Amino acid sequence: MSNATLPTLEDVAREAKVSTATVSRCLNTPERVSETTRNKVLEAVRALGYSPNFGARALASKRTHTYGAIIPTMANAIFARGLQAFQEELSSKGSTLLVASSSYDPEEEEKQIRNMVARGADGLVLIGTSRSEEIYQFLQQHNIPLVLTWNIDRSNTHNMVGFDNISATRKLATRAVALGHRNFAYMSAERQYNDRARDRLEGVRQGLIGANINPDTIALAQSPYSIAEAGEAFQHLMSSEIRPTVVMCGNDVQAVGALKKARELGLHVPEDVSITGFDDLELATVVEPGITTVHVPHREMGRRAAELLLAAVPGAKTQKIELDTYLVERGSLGPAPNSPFKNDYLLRTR
Amino acid sequence: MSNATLPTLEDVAREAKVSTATVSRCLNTPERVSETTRNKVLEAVRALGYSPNFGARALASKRTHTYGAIIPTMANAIFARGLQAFQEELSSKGSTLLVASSSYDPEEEEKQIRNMVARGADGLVLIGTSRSEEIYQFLQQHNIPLVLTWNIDRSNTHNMVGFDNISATRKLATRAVALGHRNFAYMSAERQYNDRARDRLEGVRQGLIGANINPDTIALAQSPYSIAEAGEAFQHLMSSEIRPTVVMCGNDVQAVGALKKARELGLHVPEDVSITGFDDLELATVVEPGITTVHVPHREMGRRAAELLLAAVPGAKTQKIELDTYLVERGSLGPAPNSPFKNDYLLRTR
DNA sequence: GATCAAAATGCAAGCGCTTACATTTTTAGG
DNA sequence: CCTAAAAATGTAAGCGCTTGCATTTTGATC
Repeated sequence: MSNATLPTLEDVAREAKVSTATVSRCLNTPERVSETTRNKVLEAVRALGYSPNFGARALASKRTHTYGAIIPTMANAIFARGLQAFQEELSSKGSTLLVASSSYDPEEEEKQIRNMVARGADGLVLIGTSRSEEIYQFLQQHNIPLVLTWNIDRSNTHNMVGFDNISATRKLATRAVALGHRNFAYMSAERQYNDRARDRLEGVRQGLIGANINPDTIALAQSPYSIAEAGEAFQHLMSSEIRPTVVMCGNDVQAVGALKKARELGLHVPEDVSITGFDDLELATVVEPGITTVHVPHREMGRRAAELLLAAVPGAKTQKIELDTYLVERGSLGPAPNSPFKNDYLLRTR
Repeated sequence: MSNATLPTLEDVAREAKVSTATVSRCLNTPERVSETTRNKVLEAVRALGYSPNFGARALASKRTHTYGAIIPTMANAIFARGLQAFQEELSSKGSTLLVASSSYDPEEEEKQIRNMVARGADGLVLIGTSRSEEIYQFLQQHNIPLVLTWNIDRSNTHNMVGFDNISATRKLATRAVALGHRNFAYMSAERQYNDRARDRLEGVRQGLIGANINPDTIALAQSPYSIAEAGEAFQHLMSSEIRPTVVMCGNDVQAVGALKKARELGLHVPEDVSITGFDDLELATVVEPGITTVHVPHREMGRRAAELLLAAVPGAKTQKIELDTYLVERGSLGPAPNSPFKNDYLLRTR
């Protein structure tokens, strides 16, 4: 087996009979090189199959044209669409994306952040806003542009492109109240380090408060974002002392898990119990009934995040871009059992 | 805004009053440094918040402890589970993962491969086996260990951990034949560059041949792996001259898309038409009826791929690990309409 | 204490690239 | 043609790290 090492800039320079500086310029600022030499060099590049060494390049130039995204999980599609859009936008500008996942663990996330920085990421996209002040300082000290996504928080000065999680679920809860629901349950991922899940709960509470319902009556559960585990959490909630008539989920994956479990328990949705989701994943559209949920502008969020990051000059003022969400009513949220709204509802929906 | 640059090895050396070589050894081969100096150095590392520069390290050592995975898409969960397992295995051995996606485009994949190599990946995991000989040579020339996954192909000498796609769908088709189906349709992603999709079709054909059915009667369609587009392909197939009684899909995502469209068209599954999938994603379990599919050992494949890669010494003999798949019967595959098997089937499944 | 191998440390040469600065070549005007 | 400015190219000094080799320190043995 040969031990060929990759051809270097120097090899190309020799082949093209120019200096390494010229080759470098050819690749980075082609307009500063005469056309004839440029052709010679590009020819040599092709002949040798040369491709620049990233490490060396980063070392010398302090730029990598690489951006990092650290997402809580790759295990389901929650972040996939936004990430895809983010990546597309980066590629179109000649930059590349590094992805890592933190498993919803703040310590792991911090490790990944440092790792990305050591790798020379020119900027970072993170999900949510709540993390240690220390890590924000670390990033700022090293002049790493940052964009936080999936939420909006005006109490600080970071770049942000997200939406108001609170008002989103407030609308949803208000709608549920209008349909006669009084006994609420809310389930989401662990909320301790997850500002989105926390805000969504807050939104539900506000919705109830607005209707003069005591928000402390909401039955609560936490479960990982998996269909099976969400099912168990649902079952647990349904055995609350006062059985909820609507189970609001922090995410469509959980909502689908709940729906599946409901079916297994012989409960009809929404006749016996309503279920709501969040995100508007494709997943929410394939189950029967479809999940009533909050539409999140995944792709726009990803795209705008990339724009912000690519335009970021260290030290410039930051931006907060708030995107809109809206309710998507499918079948999983219906009138509360035994509610006077029931007939009315059935009439209106067909 | 400060312009602090990251502390360097030299800073640490100065702080700890030792040479840079000692600091480096402290980090890489701690057992070759006396305990006292080691403590001094680690203290300095902590004090300065030092973390080594990846590029420089790679440049000097020619190793990055980084492995690349290039998957066709991140847009759905197909590869997520395997990737997760792959990543876990790598992390546990102190290595990290770089992910890129190719959008099922061979040229894009090739670009990503070269990119990973330039980034100094110590090894690569790729999906499927069919790509240009040129790129395989490139990888071999540069001594980049390689593991191919999701298929098995004994006609070459690459590392592989996958399964037999042909026999998997052959079983499935045979089962469908046993249920009385004679009019088959098969849909998958574009097959030109996708050996898995191609092999799965071949499996279906073999299944029919085994039952003396002309495989050329299979109605064919290609569509991206998205629910909406799969729905359209399904509709197209259902309007074939001879209407299929079973639509076999190259993937669960497509199967779910087909199922959804069937519902919209007022077709009952499996009474009016049967549908099968492939992969056994969670998605396949949440729809009604559940998708009858082929279980793929995602996690084991990811884990074994990592093992192979970590153990790979350039030039050593390669391995082919064949994993098993099995049928998972849910409700979407039933007896063919008007088939004498129908009652029998209903009895058996109660 | 002297001796010597083993252990610990330091020195310094790169790794492959970019880029300020110096030098050469080209171009345009007179 | 000559000249000066502009354009193109070359020279060489790093970027932050690892590592072979040289040197010093340690510690066991006599």
